[in-house]
This record gives sequence, structure tokens and C-alpha cells, in this order.
Amino acid sequence: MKIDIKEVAKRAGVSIATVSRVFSNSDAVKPETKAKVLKISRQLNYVPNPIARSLSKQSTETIGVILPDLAGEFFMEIIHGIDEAAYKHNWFVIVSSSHSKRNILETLVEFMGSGRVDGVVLMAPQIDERMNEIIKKSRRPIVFINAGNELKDFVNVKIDNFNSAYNVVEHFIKKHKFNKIGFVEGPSNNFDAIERAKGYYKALADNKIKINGELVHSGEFTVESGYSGFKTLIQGKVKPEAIFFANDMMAVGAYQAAKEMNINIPADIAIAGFDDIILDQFLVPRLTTAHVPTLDLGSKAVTHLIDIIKKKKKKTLMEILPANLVVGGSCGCK
Amino acid sequence: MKIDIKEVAKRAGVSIATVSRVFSNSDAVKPETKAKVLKISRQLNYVPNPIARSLSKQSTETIGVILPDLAGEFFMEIIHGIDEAAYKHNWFVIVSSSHSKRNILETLVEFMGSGRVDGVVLMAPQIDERMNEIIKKSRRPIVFINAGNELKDFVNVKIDNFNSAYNVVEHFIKKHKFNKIGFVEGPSNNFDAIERAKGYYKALADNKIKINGELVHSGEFTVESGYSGFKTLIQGKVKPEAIFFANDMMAVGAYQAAKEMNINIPADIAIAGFDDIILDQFLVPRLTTAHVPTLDLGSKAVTHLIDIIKKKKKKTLMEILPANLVVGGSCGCK
DNA sequence: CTGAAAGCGCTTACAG
DNA sequence: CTGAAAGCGCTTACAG
Repeated sequence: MKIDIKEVAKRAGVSIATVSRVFSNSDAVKPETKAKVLKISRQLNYVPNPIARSLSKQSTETIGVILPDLAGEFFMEIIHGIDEAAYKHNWFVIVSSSHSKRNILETLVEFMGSGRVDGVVLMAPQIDERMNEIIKKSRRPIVFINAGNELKDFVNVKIDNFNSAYNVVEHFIKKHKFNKIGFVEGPSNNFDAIERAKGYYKALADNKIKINGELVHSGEFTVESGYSGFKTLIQGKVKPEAIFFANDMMAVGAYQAAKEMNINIPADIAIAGFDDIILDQFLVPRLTTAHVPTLDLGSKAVTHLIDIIKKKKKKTLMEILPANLVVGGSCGCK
Repeated sequence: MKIDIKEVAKRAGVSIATVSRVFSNSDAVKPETKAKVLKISRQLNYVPNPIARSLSKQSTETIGVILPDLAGEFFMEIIHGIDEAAYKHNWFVIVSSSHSKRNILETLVEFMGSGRVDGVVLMAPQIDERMNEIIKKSRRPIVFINAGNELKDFVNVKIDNFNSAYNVVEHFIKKHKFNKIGFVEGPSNNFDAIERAKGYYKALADNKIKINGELVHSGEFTVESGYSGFKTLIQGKVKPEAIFFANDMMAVGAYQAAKEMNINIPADIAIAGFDDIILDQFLVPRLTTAHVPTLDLGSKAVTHLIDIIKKKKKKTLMEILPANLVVGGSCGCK
């Protein structure tokens, strides 16, 4: 037996409009009537059909999430944050990651064109021309996570790469009195990597430490590039006292290289990274790094998105979350 | 300007029924008519509204996924597998994890009662009475991941804990000629842990190795319990040649303990785990373990679910995926 | 406080 | 091969 609003209305002796009002609990309904409807509903195990409601209200109370890839703990935590925030507001989340077969663009079009979601949280490593067009044309709000600075007219929640990197390097300088500090950069087209590099240079400059090209090596955010970056720097002309890796995965590569070369961290050389991935906790000594608050990234994005949808006012906002310094043993502390 | 089926129909000079047919591409439509509709649609950027379609067809082409918790790489990969499989079939995925505030039960009721999803993939650590009732009453199909054996009437995709654990232990016996093999168990109420323990005991028995209670220690699947389990066994009366940990996190604890105690793995003692978490790859030496195919777990579950929904036949099936042995250096190989 | 009725954007059996 | 019309299960402006 199918239980719909009609059935409940019939059994409660009221119209479907009244039943509807009871469940949207906005309009006034006489308490007795309400009680009766609720009682019948419970008996019948009735739950309003959200699909029908969505069609009628022209809103789904669902947000779409588009991530570049569903692998990796970083994205996992973002989804976690998103899910938590959405739940608080009683919203649903549809997740979609881009695979080889499906690109971000396609998913975005799908989400935007259809009435399936009321808004989208988008994390795209880079925004190209076509994507930009879709975004500009879009009627539904979009909140970005960790996008570049080019998106002036949107809400963008991101990490403070610059200052956080600055703080890591300054820790080396102020606390440990190092002045030969190596740096293994990230990919040159990566937004995060660029900001982190700027932080490194600025920290040196502010502390009157001359920048030495011998101490800087390019990397790719991979374990391997950290491994080779470490070896190169350590065998270079200028021997660094410390090396700052633009992300933790590269620092992991450094641990491997150090082990092979019988170099002790931090006695022989200090190390720091960026991200605070779970793996760090298992490194011996623990890696000194900047903690990226992934969970917050997700939950803030959702909260902003729902605000925009509900209030229907277009907001422009850049929220920058700090990545606080996490001091482990790899820098020489402890 | 709102673009709906009516608008497209008007501009293409056909009825909405025809437009609908073009997009459901089931019914025959004259090629020229179809081309015309498609052209107009493209111009207008028209995409059929899936909400309206769902209401009309009484099916959503969306599956709900309920996981005990959205944290941890294990679940991440499951979602990844689910998402991939769903995408292949052009279905959507709504994810929901249980938090402190929301339990699995509540989410299940929500999914089942409403017309929001056509079926559910459920991963629950244990199935209690109330949950069982909901499950039994449910009209929509449910596919379980890693549930116990009690669910005879459903599709259940799971890991072959028993045989995989057996293989790990047998590797110690056959390949390395060990006969003093320690074991750190998982939680006693955990289904996976129980099966893995059985595998350990059976491998010993089949190889005529006497079971020695001194060599078995209880653990909690945590790093800490692995740490203390390792210490206890290594300082026990019977010194083990090898220790099998019921999961990798506990083995990680063993690495830490070994380092502290200046014990070399595998020279002084061989180690093996179960799960093949990402962390393993960074352990030195790499951990020997059983690889749990999480991705497959997710994708198989979805594929079964969609099959059931589409064919509308109730299926009962227990699909058991092997967790193949991954040989690292921790057992003494290499 | 409540009901009749139009409407949300589709699908599909029926008729032609 | 195509169209008119009923229907999917709700919401909500309007009238009372």
C-alpha cells in the first residue's frame, strides 16, 4: 500500500494542503489538527517525498560537490567537513569526482543545468576558459575551495599558504638560528606551491638572509621529487642547515633519502614540510609542518553556500584559513 | 529566461512528448525530428530536469551510501569505488556518514521512506535489532559491505578475512620456516577480527604447529595496542620469530616499539599485518600484509545494487573478495 | 485556520 | 512516428 500525502489526508479527514502545512510547519495549523495529522503519519510511517517537494518548491536542499579526484586523505577530510556542515542544516550532499572519463566541466554543467542541486562546492586545481564561462553564466551559486585569486566575484575558501609558509621558515630562523635554509618547491603552475614559495622568500628577506639559488630546488609535490631534492641539496656546494619542503609528501621522500645516506634528522639536518598529512605522525621524528585545516575548508564552504542560497543575496568573499605551525622533532625542537 | 521542455518543444515546433522521447531515446523518433530537437536543445543549453523525471518515473537513478564514519582512508576508497561504478551507469550518489548526532538507523529510515534514492549501499559495523527490522521491512534494495554472515537474504560484498589471514601466516611457515609465530588479535566483537584469528589458528593447525597461548595477545586495531602487543610478546617467555598483526595500524605500533627497543625488523623479528593501508608503503622495511581491495568493495556493491534495481529481481548473494598477500621486507623476504 | 485548484517539469499509455 | 492529456507527490496563492 502506497503512503502518500493523499492517503494521510484521507485518513486524517483533512485536505492535502493541511497535511503539507503540517510538514513544512511554516503556516499556522490548529494544534489539534496538527496532532491528528502527525499521529496518522506516524502510524503510516509517512515521510513527505523530497523529490516531489523539490519539484514543487524549485529547490532541492541538496548541494553538489565537485572534487578533482576522490582519492587521497586530503579530499576525504574535505568531504567529511562538507557532510558534517550539510547535516547540521539538514541538507543532502551529492558527491562527484572527476575521473579519467569525466571531467570537472561536464559535471559542473550537469549540476548547473539540471535542477538536481541548489548550489555547488567546487574544488578545481585550475580554472580554464571554458570553465570560466560556465561559472560566469551559472544561475546557481558556487563556492570555491582553494581556488586562485582570479575569482573576484565569488566566495572562495582557501588556505593561507603564504603566511603559513612564512611562519615555518621563520621558525627555523628565529628559534633555531639557522640561516642556510634550503627549499624544495612545488610544481610551478600550482597555486599553493607558488604562495608557499613566496612565503619562503619573504621570511628570508625580512630576516636579512641573502637568497641563495644553490639552496633552492624544484619539486613536484611527490615523494620521489622530495627524495631527489634532498639528495641534491645535501650534496650541493652550500650545505643547508635545514630544508623546507613545500609539502609533506616531499618531506617523506627526504626521510627516505636521509635514512639511505645515514643522515640523522634533525641532528645533521632539520626538516619541515607543509600540510600535516596523517603520515606525519608516524614519521620518526615527527615532521614539523603547517597544519592545513581540511575539515574546516569543507565545512566553511558549505556554510557559505547554504547562506547564499537561503538569503538569495550574492556574496563575494575570500575566506582565508591559517595553517598553523605544528612543531615536531624534525626541526630540532624536542 | 527559463529553459524547460515546453520551451524546447515550442521552438522545435513539436510537442513536449516528442522532446521527452528524444531525451529518453527509447521510443522511435524520426531522425530529422530528433536532429531538430537536439539542435535547439544545444542552442538553449537544455538539460532535462532530473527531479521532474524522477517524480514522473518514480525512480531517481540515485543510490544512497551509508557509512559508519567518513574519516579514514578505508572509507575514502570505498566511496571512490562506489562513485566510479555509479558513474559508469550514469547514476548519482548521495553520501551520508553517521556522526555523533546522526546514527545509521536514522539515515536509513530517511533514505528508505523518502523517494530520494532507489537503493542503498550500507556498511554497518554491526546490525542491531531495530536496524534489522527496518532492513527487513524495506521496499528498496540494500546491498551490504562487509557485514556479518547473519544477512542471508541480502547481497553482501565482503573480504575473505579467513583465507587471507591464513595465507599470511602460511607465508611465515612455508617460506620462512618459522614455527613460533605470534599473533596480536583485533577487537573480540569485530567480525573481521574474528575471521582473521580463525585464519591464524587454522594455518598453524594445518601445518602441525602447536598453538601457544603465550604467543597470542589481544589488541584493539589501534597503533597503541600494536605497540604494547609487540612489547608484551617480545618480552614473553616464548620469544616469537614472527608476529602477525590482525591489522596494519597495530603493525605500525610494532614498528615504533621496535625502534625504541632497538630491535631490527626483520633481522630480529618478522612482522606482517592486514589491510595494506597507504602508510605501509612508507614503512621501512615495507610491511608484508594482505591487500584489502577497498575500491572493488565499493564498486561491486554498487554494481550489484543497480542490477537488482533494474532487473527488479530480489537477489541473494555473498560475494567474497580475496585480500591478496603483499610481500614487503618486514617478513624477511627481499 | 482550512480547502480547491493550479502548477512544478517531466513520462507514457492511448489514440491516431 | 507524433500529440493531447493524465499523472508523479508535493506546495502555495487565493478565497473563504
